[in-house]
Amino acid sequence: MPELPEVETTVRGLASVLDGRRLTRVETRRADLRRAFPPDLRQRMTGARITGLGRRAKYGLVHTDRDDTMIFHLGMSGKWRIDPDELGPHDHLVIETEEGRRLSLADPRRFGSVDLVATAAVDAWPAFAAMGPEPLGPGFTVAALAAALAGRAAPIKAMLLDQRIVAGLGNIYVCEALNMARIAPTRPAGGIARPRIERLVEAIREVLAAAIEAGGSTLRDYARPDGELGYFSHQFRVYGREGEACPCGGTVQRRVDAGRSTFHCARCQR
DNA sequence: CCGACAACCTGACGGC
DNA sequence: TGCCGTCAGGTTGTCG
Repeated sequence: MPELPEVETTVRGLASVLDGRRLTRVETRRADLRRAFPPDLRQRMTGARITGLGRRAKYGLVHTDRDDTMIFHLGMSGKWRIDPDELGPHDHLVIETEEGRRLSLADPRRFGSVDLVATAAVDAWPAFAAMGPEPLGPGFTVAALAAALAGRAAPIKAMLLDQRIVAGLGNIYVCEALNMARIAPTRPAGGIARPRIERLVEAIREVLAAAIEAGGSTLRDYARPDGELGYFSHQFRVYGREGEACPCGGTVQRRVDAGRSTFHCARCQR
């Protein structure tokens, strides 16, 4: 269930098994996810040594000593499993290290993707080239967000889901951050005053950092053979909590915008 | 350029 | 128990 914190947690879990290791086997068990697997994926990855892992927005990066970078996206239902007991119909990509560790990318809905890019060209990869700053990086400043929102009439929620504005937020953390910043999801983005933008930047950083922290505590769980992750949904302030109490004492409401649920509190979010 | 919406695909869950 | 409708954390393309 992957937004930025889940991908970050996944990458850290993968790194514990993959970093510095050589791949002895790479198997694609179907031809495609959202799009076809790279035709040379097996050939390029088999025998390669993993030189590092990383993350950009909701994408995971696996660098090799052949100057390739495998870029994966988990879509809505993607999940890496470490040393699964057995493979099921949704284990679409399986890789093995020289130590005999086995990693499987399972994705029932197949909204995910796997691509292979020259490491030097990763930043220029189309999906990345158009992307806004990393919300936890130095480029995500009050000034930068204010500039990106200036003149935009669209509701702030839609703007924050736009990866060109800021990269890595999804529906859950946008709802959470807007609640923390006490900003109504429908508020036109271009009209938000500076102090509110300051609150918003702070809230985005805070909620993501807290979620990564929480995800980090599940790394051991992640490495369990069954690969199940806990998502700490009990920490959500508003997401999935329609009718429950907002921290401010108001009641969490649900509305639908552009076909997606928005959870918010009309009392404190203005 | 902007914004709304459908499409992609499967599984989980609630209601009857 | 079983069937059906609804919904789900994302991205992309189309249409007005």
